[in-house]
Amino acid sequence: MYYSIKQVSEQTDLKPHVLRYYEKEGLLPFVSRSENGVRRYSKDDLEWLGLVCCLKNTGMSIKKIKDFVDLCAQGDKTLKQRCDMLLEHKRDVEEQIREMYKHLEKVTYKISYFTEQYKNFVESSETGA
Amino acid sequence: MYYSIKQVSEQTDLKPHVLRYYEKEGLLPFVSRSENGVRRYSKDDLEWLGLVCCLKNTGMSIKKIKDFVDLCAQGDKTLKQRCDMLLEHKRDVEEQIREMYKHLEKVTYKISYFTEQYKNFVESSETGA
DNA sequence: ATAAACCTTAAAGTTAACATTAAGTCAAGA
DNA sequence: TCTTGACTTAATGTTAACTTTAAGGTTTAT
Repeated sequence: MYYSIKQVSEQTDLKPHVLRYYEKEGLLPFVSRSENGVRRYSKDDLEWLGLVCCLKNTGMSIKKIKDFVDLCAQGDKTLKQRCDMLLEHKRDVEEQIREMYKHLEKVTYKISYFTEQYKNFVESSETGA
Repeated sequence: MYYSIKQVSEQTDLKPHVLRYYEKEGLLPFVSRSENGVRRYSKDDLEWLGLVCCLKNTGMSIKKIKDFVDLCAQGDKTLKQRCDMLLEHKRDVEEQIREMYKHLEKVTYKISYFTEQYKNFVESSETGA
């Protein structure tokens, strides 16, 4: 069973031209075509696309995803390298989350500061009125 | 006491040309100049820059930060609006973090999958040798 | 006093990740 | 049959957030 580019588009929230773009950039090297040159996506292609999206959603660049894909194409001898790459990426993401929390604290602090100011403003306009 | 653009650059990890860029985009409307037109940053300017960086670090766009700055320039009557804006931004950031966690889980899952594959590969090359 | 190190503006260049447009092929329904 | 809609490629456009370059003025150390 195959899926058209439109069907895949609907399942993944990636528009057709984005799917073509990813393919052109080497992120989806195995998508087959009908006799008329129309793309048809297999279950395996969707699985693969899932991995690509997973990496992209966590902020990996397209270039780096391409590097990963190229490693896959080289077969089992790159399995360790791929594991290492994913583990490093995971550490990156965890670090991103920690940074986010740190920055979020500052936002929270700023909010309390502005809220205080607003409270004073409302009070003063009440007594002034 | 004033700081030169270089000094501010060193304190904030923003390069001089970025500080000029931010000013040009309206993010730093109050920086004064010496008689020769050289920028000099006051404590207040640094405080202000701190807020700008805080918003930028949590992913607010320069355009949106500019909107916030413009509200500030309109005085106390926009205080509530500014509080609301920051609160909404905070919710955005929290949502970002939640999404990150969700995506991180998938990465973790993929890692276990690849690690398993690698384990099998090592085993099979051991028995094969 | 002259060279190095700083500052200024304006304008053009860069990068990633798409998005849009143009020009065309192909299949299904009224 | 004809038109509508989905597909194709290739090329060009867009956006954000810088980054670099060019061309020049000023300050400071030797």
